[in-house]
Amino acid sequence: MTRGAYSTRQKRELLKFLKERSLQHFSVDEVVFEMQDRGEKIGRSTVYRYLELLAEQGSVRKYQSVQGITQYQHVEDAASCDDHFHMMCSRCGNLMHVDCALMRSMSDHLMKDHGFMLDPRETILVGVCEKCRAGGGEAVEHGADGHEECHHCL
Amino acid sequence: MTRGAYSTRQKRELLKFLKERSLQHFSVDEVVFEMQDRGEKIGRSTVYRYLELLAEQGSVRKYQSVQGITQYQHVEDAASCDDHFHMMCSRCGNLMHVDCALMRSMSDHLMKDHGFMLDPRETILVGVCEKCRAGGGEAVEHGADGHEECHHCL
DNA sequence: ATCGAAATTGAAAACGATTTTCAAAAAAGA
DNA sequence: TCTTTTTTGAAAATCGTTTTCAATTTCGAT
Repeated sequence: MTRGAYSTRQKRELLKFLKERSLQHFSVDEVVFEMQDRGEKIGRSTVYRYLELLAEQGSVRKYQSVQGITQYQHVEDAASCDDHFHMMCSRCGNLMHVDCALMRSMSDHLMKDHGFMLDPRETILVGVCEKCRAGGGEAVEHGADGHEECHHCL
Repeated sequence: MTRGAYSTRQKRELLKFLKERSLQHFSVDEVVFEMQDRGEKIGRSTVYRYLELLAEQGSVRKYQSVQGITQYQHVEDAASCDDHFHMMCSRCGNLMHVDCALMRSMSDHLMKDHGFMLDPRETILVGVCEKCRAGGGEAVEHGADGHEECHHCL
C-alpha cells in the first residue's frame, strides 16, 4: 500500500480546514464537528489517518495536551516550527511560539553538558501567560498567530 | 466515603515502595510488577486509587509521558520538585531531573521578557538522552535517581 | 473479643481516545 | 470501460485508566 497516492474529497476538505487554521491547534473532534457543521461527511478514522500521514510528512505537528487529548497543528513548511519553542498556558490553553536566543543557548547547554538532544517540536513549556496572570483567566485571545516577541528574539 | 481514613496492608506496602524510590519516577505497571516480585498482592485499581489520593494530597506528583503512560513520583515535601526541571527521553521514556542555573535564567527570562510564568512542575523537556543517542535505544538505565549533573548545576 | 458501621479491596465491566480491520466505494491509469 | 490500487468508514479491537459493587478489612464502641 502506497499511502497518499490518491486525492479524495475528504483529503481536500481536510487540507482546506488546515489552511484556514494555519498555526492554530485543534483536536480530531474539532475537525469532525467543524466538518459536520459544514455539511461535509468525513469519518473519524479518516481524520486520524490523514493527520497521522501529514504528521509523518511534516506538514502537521502533534502535541499531547495535559488532559491526554492530542492536538494537531498545521505548519506551512516542514521546518517552520523546528527551531523555536512552544509555551502553553495552563489556564487558557493557548499555545504560543517563543523564538529566542536564550532558548537556543539552553538547548545547546543541554546538548553539550547533559548529552541531551532537546526536541523543540515535542517540548511544550507549560505555565501561565501574561494575560491570564493579569485578567481573570478564561480563554484569552493572543496575537493573531500567538507569536511572542522579546529583545532576545530573532 | 471519607477517603484515606483506614490503614491497610496495601497502603503500607505502597508507601514503603514510594520511600525506597523517592524522587524516582515509575508507572503503575512498575509498581504492580515490583509488588508481584516481592510476593505482595495488590490490585491495579488499588494502586491507581491510592496514588491518585496521594497526588491530591501533594506527596505524589503525576507526569504524562510521550507515549501516554502516566509516571508518578514521590516527593518528600511538597516543594521538593518545584524548583528544577524534568527532561524525558522519547526513546527510552526515562524521566530525568535537571537542576541548572541556566534553566533558572531561562525561566527568569520568560517571566521578565515574555510575561510567562513557567511552571517547572508541569513542564517536561522532551528529547533524546545520551545513552539512547549512543546505544541502540531500548530502555536504558540512568543514574540511581535519574539525576543529571553538570557544571551549571547547584 | 465481638459487633456493626464505614472504608477498602480487586475482579470485572465500563470508559474514552486512538488504532485496526475489512468489505465496499472511489480514484488512477491503461 | 476495465482493472488495479488506494481510500473510506462502521464496527471491532486496543490500551491505559476509571468505575462498579459484592466481599473483605478496619476501626471504634461495646
